[in-house]
Amino acid sequence: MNPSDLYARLRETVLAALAQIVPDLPADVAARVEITSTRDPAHGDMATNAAMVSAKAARQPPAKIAAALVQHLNAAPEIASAESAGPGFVNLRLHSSAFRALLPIILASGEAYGDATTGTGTKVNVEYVSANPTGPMHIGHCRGAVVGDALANLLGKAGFEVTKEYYINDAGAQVTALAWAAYWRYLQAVGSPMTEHEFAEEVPGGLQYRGEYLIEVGKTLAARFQASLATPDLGIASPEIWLDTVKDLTIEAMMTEVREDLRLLGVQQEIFSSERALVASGAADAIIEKLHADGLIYEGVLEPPKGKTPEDWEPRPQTLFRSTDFGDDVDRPLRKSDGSNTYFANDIAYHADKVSRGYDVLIDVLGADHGGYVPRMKAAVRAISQDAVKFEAVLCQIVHIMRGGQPVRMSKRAGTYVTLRDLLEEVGKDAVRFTMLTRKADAQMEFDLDQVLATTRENPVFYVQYAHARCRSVLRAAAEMFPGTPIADQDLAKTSVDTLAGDPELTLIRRLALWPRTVEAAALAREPHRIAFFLYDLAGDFHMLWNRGKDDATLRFLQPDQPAETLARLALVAATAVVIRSGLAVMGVTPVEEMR
RNA sequence: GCGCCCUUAGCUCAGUAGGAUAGAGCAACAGCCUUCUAAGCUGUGGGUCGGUGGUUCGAAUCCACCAGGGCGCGCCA
Repeated sequence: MNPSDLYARLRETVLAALAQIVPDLPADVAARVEITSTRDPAHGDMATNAAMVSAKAARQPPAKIAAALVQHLNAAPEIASAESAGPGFVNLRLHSSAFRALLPIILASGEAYGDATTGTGTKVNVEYVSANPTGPMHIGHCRGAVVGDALANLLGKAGFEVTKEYYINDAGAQVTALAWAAYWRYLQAVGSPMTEHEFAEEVPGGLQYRGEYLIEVGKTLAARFQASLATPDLGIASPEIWLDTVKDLTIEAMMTEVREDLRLLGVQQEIFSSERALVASGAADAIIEKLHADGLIYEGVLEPPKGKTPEDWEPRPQTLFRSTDFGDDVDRPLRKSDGSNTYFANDIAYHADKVSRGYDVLIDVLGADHGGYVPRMKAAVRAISQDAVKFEAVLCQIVHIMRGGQPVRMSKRAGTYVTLRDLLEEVGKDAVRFTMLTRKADAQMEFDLDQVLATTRENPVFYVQYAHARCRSVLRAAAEMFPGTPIADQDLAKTSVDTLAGDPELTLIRRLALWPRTVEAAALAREPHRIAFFLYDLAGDFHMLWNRGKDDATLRFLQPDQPAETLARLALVAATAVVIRSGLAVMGVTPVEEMR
């Protein structure tokens, strides 16, 4: 139980009372007892379903249990009144002092307010981005990066021991194609007479990456190796001579770019794991060996997929993993026909590595197009960990960039696609991060460049930042109005807040009281977007309170001739700012001190 | 054909581990600036929660089926 969570405290009170009424209450029933905030103020501040959920186990009608609960709860110190209502709800009205008492707690805790113990003792690995190092990060990678980063922060706030990880997909055909593309830029740099068309004719699978971002890599290669990677007449040399060298350098150059993109986005992952290194270490073969020993591998022939059989389909014996034993639809191949490992085989080895590092939960943040991949990975993690480790996937749907109501077309081939760098330069890190979190991850989203920069309520980034800036502005003005009076958060934590009794004030405080359970619920649901919506609502409550000062000057926060009243109001303002900062920290957004 | 995700106000979306009369923003309409920043605030109208059944004291939420949209389905990663 989190002592700074008012709702959690009341739940304990209700459970204690319920235990007196129903002595042998089963634990699973007790677990279903909830305290919710009420939608209708006529129902009080909070309501509990305790009587309804325990009725069956207690063999008593809900109304009877509710009546008994009311008696017990009316004796609780924080509760002003309890009454039964509707089908068996018990509505609770708290003394407003119970809410006010949160302000000193918030101010003393600072941004740690809302920290939960839900995840204490659970080690979680969150893997995200994991883009192929084949070019600059684009908008498609960005959502996963932000969602993953915010989710990791959120889990950390909820008490989980979190590791942020990036899996570099630097093995396989894609990076070989990349190396060929970089080699082309190298040949250009050393003055090869070949045309792009002539070169492309010689590339197995064709020249796939034509973006200009490889020109620099080509120049670097030329500077370091002169013409030694080409034939004497500056044509294509045998791949044995150059492929590994070019691949190494190109991947390194791409990863440097990716890391810089991530840095600009405010993403800092602790671990970068390389697929190439994994393959080189023989880990994939080792894990296949182990699964074989466990009887989970066999040679078999898969049925062709129904409905859409590929042209060149032919039955072929393959090395298959019994993923169907662990809930997958079909068994999955681990080796290609040429004997090399599939991506899946390498990925099993990678996740086995994560399992061996002692995590209890592995979360992969993936693009929605990887949805079909999830069941087999889930199966694999169950198999290699003997069900001890849980694998979860958070799928991010596609993002459409909009400008002036029109979609911004992206063409990788033409090199006109929107890079993350472009986006960051145009709207800034904080707006990108916040906006990416204003939708559920698994819902498609439109990223409207005009709206993200708008300074209106329509733009949640602005609206929340504005609320924080207003809080800070009030505190700055207060420092001038009352020179010599200490008004740091720690000072305001000691001030009396008894005078805060108006409806808008209490509405705001109630919202602040919801922060801990918002964190907890969002973390358990793996939904960082809930933080953004909470902050938007909180900002709305604050702006409303602020505007009351327009109609009635006595309701303004700063009252020059009433220092005690002012200090109480400053405590509320400061606590609001604390919670906004606490939420923005989860989102990885920097709070602003003033709007300009 | 199969699997996963989605469908809530005219538009874009929330809906807190099944709770009471389903909420915001935009758009529409009506108000509020000698101010701690009006970059904002207040109010009004607008809904058979895709459809039909089921479970339950109680369903937008859970289950089944159906319709519509998206993604995926051996040697791509």
